[in-house]
Amino acid sequence: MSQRNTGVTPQFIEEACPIVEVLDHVAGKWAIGIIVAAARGPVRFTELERTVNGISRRMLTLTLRKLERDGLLVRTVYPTVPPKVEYSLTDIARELHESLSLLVDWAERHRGTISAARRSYDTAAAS
Amino acid sequence: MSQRNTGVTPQFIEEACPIVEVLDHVAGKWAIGIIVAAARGPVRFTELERTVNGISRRMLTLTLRKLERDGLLVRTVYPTVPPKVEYSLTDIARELHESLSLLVDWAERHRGTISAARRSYDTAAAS
DNA sequence: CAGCATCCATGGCGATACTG
DNA sequence: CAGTATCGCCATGGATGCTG
Repeated sequence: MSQRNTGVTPQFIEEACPIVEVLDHVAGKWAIGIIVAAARGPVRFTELERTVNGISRRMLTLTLRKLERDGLLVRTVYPTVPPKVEYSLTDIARELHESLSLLVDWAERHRGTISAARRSYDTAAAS
Repeated sequence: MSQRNTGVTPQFIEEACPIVEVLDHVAGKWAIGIIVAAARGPVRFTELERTVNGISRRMLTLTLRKLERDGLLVRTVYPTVPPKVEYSLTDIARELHESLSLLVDWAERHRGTISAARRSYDTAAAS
């Protein structure tokens, strides 16, 4: 992401390559999990913490903010005691979710094949 | 990826969450670029180096190896001088490419909306 | 409950020089 | 041409303790 010593700025790359740009926002390892989790309705913070496997509180917060900033998530605060916050997908995020579902389907379909390929690659390398 | 101090091993998370598993392999910032580039036919190393915007030689090599290991890419070496190596997609990678195309389409469609959302979020924060 | 602040380890990744 | 080897920075992300 940082090209300090070249003339190529990160900005230039982002402009030039929408693919990279999107993926840097969506593919942050946790983002998809959150989007999928929020897809079937508003979700609360703690709910996400339990649902998204292995995420830390810090990363959950950071990722939520990023997604909110990108206009993929709406954050609704209920001024109750104790506080209650709900996150829900925006329209464009719901659209994104459909594409992601295909990806997830693909993953599940080929999971076996992939790990088999990996095993065979590794044993071949151990020649 | 490392949960050293908890009882939760990386293995467990990978088992439990195919989504994360796939994305860790596919969403490595460069993988998609490479897959898209290789989608219309066999590509050579240097060709990829030029095509995939901003990638370093090191990361290109590493990502290619990873994709080959996962059975998404086939590496063909022509024993000529100078050497010639071609990378082409496997069937499951071609399938993946279709899903990725949808993602890329989505990205291009909403690029403007997203950066607008980001700007508005940032100005609101500068209150 | 929801989240921010701080500290700290790891490794992702770029730059670069060398090789068959 | 198509890599491999080495070095070093800094971003990612976990752990943890504090707050409205």
